[in-house]
Amino acid sequence: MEEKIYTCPLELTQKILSKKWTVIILWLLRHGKVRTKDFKNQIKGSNEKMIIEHLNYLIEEKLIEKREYDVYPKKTEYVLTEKGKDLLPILELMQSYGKKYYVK
Amino acid sequence: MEEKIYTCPLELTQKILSKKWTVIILWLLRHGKVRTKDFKNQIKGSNEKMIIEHLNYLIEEKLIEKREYDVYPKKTEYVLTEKGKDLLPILELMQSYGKKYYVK
DNA sequence: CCGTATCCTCTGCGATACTG
DNA sequence: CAGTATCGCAGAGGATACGG
Repeated sequence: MEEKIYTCPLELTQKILSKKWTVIILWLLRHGKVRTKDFKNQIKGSNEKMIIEHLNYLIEEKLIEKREYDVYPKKTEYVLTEKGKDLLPILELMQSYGKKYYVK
Repeated sequence: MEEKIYTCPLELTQKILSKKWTVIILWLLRHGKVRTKDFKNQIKGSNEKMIIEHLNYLIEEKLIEKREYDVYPKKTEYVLTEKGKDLLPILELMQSYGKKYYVK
């Protein structure tokens, strides 16, 4: 709908990474599927609403996919798509950088 | 001052990249010093205030440094610090990713 | 267990105008 | 040319409560 002027492709990747909880969600998914409650337990300082909101955003962007199982209680899992997996090398560098400069 | 709970070092790097114009500013600095007006000319969709604001933020975070020359008209240049240069590999991957998925 | 609906706060962003 | 000062707004982020 709305056309954005951008200087270079960098900005498009930046937009994904700019949302506060997307990075950590993708990171937790690097080894395979994760359940909703596990995100809740493992992500400090967030809350359920924010996590679900970001999960939906990531689905829209086709970075992750949802798997629902019709059991009781309800069970839902998320996995990375190829597009999502392609982000992992970036996240790994971000992790190293964070360790290098911000962890004593 | 304010202690933040975080899940992993990733989040600290994420915080830098989350600001809208930092990434493109650092990117323009990858080949050496850049003058204020050149940022203005080369960054589409932004404005002077935002750029200066982000430049100051990057100085606080010690990712760039300022060089002022006392001439008329005034001349100012910015350069990457080591900490800033260490971010370049990440930006390169972000650039490739952006090209791969968002440029036809 | 999973997700939605409100409501409210705060700040990032942008436009504009002005100073050295 | 470089930088500051105002003002305003939209939307991200967060707390809480409810529904399937």
